[in-house]
Amino acid sequence: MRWEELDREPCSLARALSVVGDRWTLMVLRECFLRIRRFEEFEQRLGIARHVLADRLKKLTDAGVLEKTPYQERPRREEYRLTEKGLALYPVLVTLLDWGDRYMSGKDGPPLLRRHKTCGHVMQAVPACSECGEPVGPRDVAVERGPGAPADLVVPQSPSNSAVDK
Amino acid sequence: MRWEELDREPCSLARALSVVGDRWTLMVLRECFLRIRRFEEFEQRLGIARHVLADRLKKLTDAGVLEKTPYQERPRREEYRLTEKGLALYPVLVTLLDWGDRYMSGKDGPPLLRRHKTCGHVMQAVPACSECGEPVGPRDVAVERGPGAPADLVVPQSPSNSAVDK
DNA sequence: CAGATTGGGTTCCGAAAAGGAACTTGTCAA
DNA sequence: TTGACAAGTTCCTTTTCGGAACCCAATCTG
Repeated sequence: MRWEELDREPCSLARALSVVGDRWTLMVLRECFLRIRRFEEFEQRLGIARHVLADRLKKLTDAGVLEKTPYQERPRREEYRLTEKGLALYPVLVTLLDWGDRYMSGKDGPPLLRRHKTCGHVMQAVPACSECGEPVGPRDVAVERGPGAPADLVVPQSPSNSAVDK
Repeated sequence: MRWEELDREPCSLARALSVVGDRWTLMVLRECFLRIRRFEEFEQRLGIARHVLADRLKKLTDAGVLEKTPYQERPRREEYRLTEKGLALYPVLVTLLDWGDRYMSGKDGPPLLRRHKTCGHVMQAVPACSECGEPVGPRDVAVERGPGAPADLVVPQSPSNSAVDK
């Protein structure tokens, strides 16, 4: 397949990557979670080429991850804000962040720490089961055909039935 | 900054993206979690250009995410396997998958479901605090300077001190 | 009221990356 | 001796990226 056809794959990972799998897109979203909202701010903080930034903001807006709203009239100025769909990417960003902390920090350790306000500890985010709350790993999950499966979809099977799938 | 300089940023997200933020890289890793290991298999399943695949496999191997091990001598053939560092990307893949299930499935619903073997329910992965086990959202976390913070690093501050950071 | 400034882009050019097909290399089997 | 196989590499064309310049409408500033 070609990269632009990724959104037509019967795979939620491929479809997610068709939105956020491009260079710079997740860096733009990092800024959004830091409450950066304006074109000039994105550009200055990221040092990204302006037309690339314009392209990413447009694609994210078209995908419903950001929305463009005016913050003043006369002169009309607009800013980009995370929608609910965009805010729902938080787990993706935070798991990438934790992986980077653990595996990409030099001997000095991670540049920043995250402290859980509720319990007061420095924390990482671990994936837990939405139903029972227990932590889940790659081999704790069985894959089965879902309602949106095309007739010819082969359900991935492995020695123990893997977790990440077509 | 330029894209290739991302690994020198004092930000674990940027550093993580310097490894997995390219087109195709996470699709290659999807296949790895499905126990695909050989060049030809990756190529046939993904339909990716061979030199792009070779480049991604080399970069992932250089980054320590995959390792290349011979599965036969004469003719020498090698396969690619996830290392511990690679397996640790599981939370990233699964959170992307869940997001795709929720926001990128058509009216039919997701192509596949994941059932938690332990509790028996169809599940999503939710980020939980590694220390207390409670679910965590973007505003439940405070950011503070870590051991690897350069002297001039500005710790991101927000109305409520955001969670995703430089 | 002319001219500069600001915010949010678009255009243009050369360089790098991706898509696609063909070619290479080492080994064995027919 | 020819063919097949796995795992690349090369070559050529099309996109995308990086960087700088340009555009434009609506203010500010002198």
